[in-house]
Amino acid sequence: MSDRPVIRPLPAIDRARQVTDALADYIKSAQLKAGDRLPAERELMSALMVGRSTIREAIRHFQALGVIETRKGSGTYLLKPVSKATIHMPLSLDTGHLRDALLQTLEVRRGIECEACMVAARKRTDTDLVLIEQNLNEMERVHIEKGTSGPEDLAFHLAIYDATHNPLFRQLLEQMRETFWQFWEHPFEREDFARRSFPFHRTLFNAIAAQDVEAAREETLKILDVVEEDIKEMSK
Amino acid sequence: MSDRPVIRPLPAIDRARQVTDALADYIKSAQLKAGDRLPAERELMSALMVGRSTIREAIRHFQALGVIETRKGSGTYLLKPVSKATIHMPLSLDTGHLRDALLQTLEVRRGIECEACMVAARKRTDTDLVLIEQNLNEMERVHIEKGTSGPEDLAFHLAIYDATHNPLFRQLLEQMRETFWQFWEHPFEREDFARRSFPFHRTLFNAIAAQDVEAAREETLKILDVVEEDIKEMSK
DNA sequence: TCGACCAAATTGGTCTGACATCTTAGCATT
DNA sequence: AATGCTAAGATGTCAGACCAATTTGGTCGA
Repeated sequence: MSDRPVIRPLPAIDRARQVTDALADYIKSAQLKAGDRLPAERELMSALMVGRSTIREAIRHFQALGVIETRKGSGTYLLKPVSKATIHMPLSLDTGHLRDALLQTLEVRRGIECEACMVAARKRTDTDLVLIEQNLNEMERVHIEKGTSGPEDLAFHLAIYDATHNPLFRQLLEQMRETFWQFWEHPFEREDFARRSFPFHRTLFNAIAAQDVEAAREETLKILDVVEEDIKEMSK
Repeated sequence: MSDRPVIRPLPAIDRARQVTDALADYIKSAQLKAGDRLPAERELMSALMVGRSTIREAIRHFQALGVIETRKGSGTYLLKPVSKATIHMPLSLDTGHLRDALLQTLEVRRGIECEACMVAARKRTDTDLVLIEQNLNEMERVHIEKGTSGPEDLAFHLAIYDATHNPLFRQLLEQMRETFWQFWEHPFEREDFARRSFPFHRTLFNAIAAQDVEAAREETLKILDVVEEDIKEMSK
């Protein structure tokens, strides 16, 4: 009588995982690092005792997950280390306009980045603090020298995320950046943005150094407010 | 002189996208909704004028992204609507122990859920409020009746996320739940959890109703603290 | 008439083989 | 020594065949 049975008999996690798991095992057992080249498809074929099409589909799986990159005529390369214990969390954001997507993403970033800085302020070790300060100094140096400091700004923030000792923060924020860099030149590259957000980076560092959780949150919000201004101005 | 050129010649978004884009176009143009069945591989083959292996690899792509499900002998089915404008953001969390993964995920959820409730408190319309209250009443009713209220609790939170008018919040949190439900029975199902987190849901609703942003944040934190207790107790 | 059972058609899963296209490295020529 | 070319090797694609699971339709029997 039910025209669309919601309850599936749940074969659930099925055979498709077998080959991808086998490939993940192979990558793990071979101790492959990011940037390394995987064996050729015909080698994996005989190594895993399966046909080439099966190998290719497993490769496509990890390619869709952003773990692997294939270059025609050259080979397939590992972008991020992976093991069978890796948990994949694919997200799909369907939006008509890029401006909306950027603003929506920024709202989420407010939550994640503030929490990351708060956790970093709470959990940071002295070693973390040294790394963060090094990146901050380098960023300020390049900023005075060249006017912009895109890569150095990114490195500073990544150092903070690493201080949370929670890899998920870095994963999430790095992925959000990479995803949207395909469509939009990030304001970090612009001189105007660097100038306006400049002072807040030092105050953010001071808050993390003093382990002042609330201050870390407020300084992060100030930086993101500058980003929001840029998005609204740029895409109108 | 550089032994590992960081700068890639950037074929970047290459040919692999062509077929997947074509498949996304096909899905969009055919007005397929979630749950619908896609044409058979052999039909898509002739429809898109490509070989079957190419079709299969495109299907594997969307399958890895959690958009499509294939059932042997039956067909391939759409799980989530997709268009060419869909932006995919795959995440990989590599962790040795499930307990660590859950706690790390919880830290991120603190950031996202708090922000979602804050945004909801700010942006909610009266229509949103009615929907949230309906779900809250239903949840309390079932709780009194059965002792637990797993699905109703989820529906309540989803209604809040929808009140943000930002689909990314719901996407992110739904995906985090789905991902980890494969490995762990969520405490929402447990009577103990429902009892302890019970009062905070009503206060959270009141905060959103009053558009009190700070209160919404604090009540959300209280709920998540209960979750944290459960994770720490459950996995020791 | 209704239910159970069976067989054929349909569909995804896999393997094999072949060819095209691109990359890379080594060789030969200048 | 620098340059250009060729061949080997890699991925990308197509075609055809067969297997395994599901679905569907019809037949048979109670």
